[in-house]
Amino acid sequence: MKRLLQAIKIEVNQNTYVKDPESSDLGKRIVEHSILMIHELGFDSFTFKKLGASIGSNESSIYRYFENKHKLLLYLTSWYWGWQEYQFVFATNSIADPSEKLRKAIEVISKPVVLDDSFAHINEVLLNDIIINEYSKSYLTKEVDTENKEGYFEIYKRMVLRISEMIQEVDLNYAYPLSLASTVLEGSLHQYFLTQHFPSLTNCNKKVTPTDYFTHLVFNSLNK
Amino acid sequence: MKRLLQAIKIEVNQNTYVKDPESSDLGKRIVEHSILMIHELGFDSFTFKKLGASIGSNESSIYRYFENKHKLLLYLTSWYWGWQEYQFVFATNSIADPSEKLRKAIEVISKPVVLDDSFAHINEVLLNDIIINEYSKSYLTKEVDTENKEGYFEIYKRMVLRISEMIQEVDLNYAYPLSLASTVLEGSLHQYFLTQHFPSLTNCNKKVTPTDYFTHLVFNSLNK
DNA sequence: AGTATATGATAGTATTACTATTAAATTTGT
DNA sequence: ACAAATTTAATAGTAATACTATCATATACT
Repeated sequence: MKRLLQAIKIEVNQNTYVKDPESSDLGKRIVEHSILMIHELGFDSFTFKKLGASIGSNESSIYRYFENKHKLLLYLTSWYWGWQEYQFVFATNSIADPSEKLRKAIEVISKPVVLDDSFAHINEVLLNDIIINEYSKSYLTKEVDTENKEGYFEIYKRMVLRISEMIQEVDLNYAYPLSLASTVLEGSLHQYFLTQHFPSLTNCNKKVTPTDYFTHLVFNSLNK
Repeated sequence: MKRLLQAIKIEVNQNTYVKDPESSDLGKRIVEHSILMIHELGFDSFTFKKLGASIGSNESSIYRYFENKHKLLLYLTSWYWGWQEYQFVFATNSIADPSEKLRKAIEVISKPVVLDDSFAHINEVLLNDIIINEYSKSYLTKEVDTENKEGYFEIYKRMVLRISEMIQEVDLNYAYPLSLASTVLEGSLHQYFLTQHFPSLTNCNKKVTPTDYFTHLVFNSLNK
């Protein structure tokens, strides 16, 4: 992916970190290697101790950036959705026709992720895989309501609202724009998960893409 | 809910347990109170030690029934889907018309759960809430492929296949019956989750049900 | 050169997720 | 009714996790 703008920073809720990891070299290495390690070990087996060892740094130094690994996950997922939102807005903004706009939106959401050179320390492909396999764990907790109030899911929610609005632009009488928008966003991750681990439960594969499926699903729900 | 048959046992993959909890009083109390406790504390904060304390039994005794809490979750979720499959088959079996059959299927899957007196030690309403909030954690693990091979997700997969087949009966030319079936089953849990914790991301509420939404979604995707 | 700040090293705590052993209670077979 | 088998309870112990606290050292800034 080509760099579109020189200096962009994805804005993440400041309460996800104690000290902004973008502000130092160590911080960036923490983020970079946490992505590699969570991808490799899975979030459950990932620990700050292991991360410290892998970057030749100390466990206690990592705690100076993130309170705990849950907050780190909130940081990574927020960053991901912020990055996605940027692509999303950039790709759809200039399209006038509501149907074409929505079609493009579904494509951007559901297509495979490619590397973005603009953020050298973040491997977006691996991060996307983490989102597919771990995102639910960031909100399937007893603290979800508190954390929601504290704004940790704002970007994701804004994405759903954006899609929902686009749906309404195509069909103002459609009764379930929010549910459909959340189904596309969540369902897209789920279809990728199924192709990886339960291929017998999906029609998506190398040839049939989630984009095909969701485009058909959405446009057949709407009166154009 | 009325008891339909005198003696039904939901068959769960035997590797989920060390000793069949249905075979003893202690076993049943373990299952009964694990549902209450997981519902109350969430799966992450739930431990065998706490469970032991709450049923006045010993931690080590619980380990004689379940290897660990992950296996217990696999047991509970398998039981739930087995129970759901039973309702599902019972409700749809006698319907001849493919569209009506599918309509009924979607209804059974997506409607709120009510208590079933047939299984005194299991609170299906709370268990359903556990499924909504914790089911993903049973498969979002690094061991998912091994455990899938070992058959821990068989009943769930069979459910998806059943729905997929019903979709095909209505429209043989529809290209994504498996994806649509998995979307309905997974998406239904997700819509309930959203109504609980992110009501701004769904149109489902007291008056508009997930059944309404998914019925519309499915039948607009198909050519009848 | 002196001071602030970031990082590293070490140690320590409470909890978790078990395993092992032994004792007590209960059930079962005759 | 009694012995044997099985189940459950009680206790102790281990390695790992998720931290917190303290102090030393390195670097950067004025």
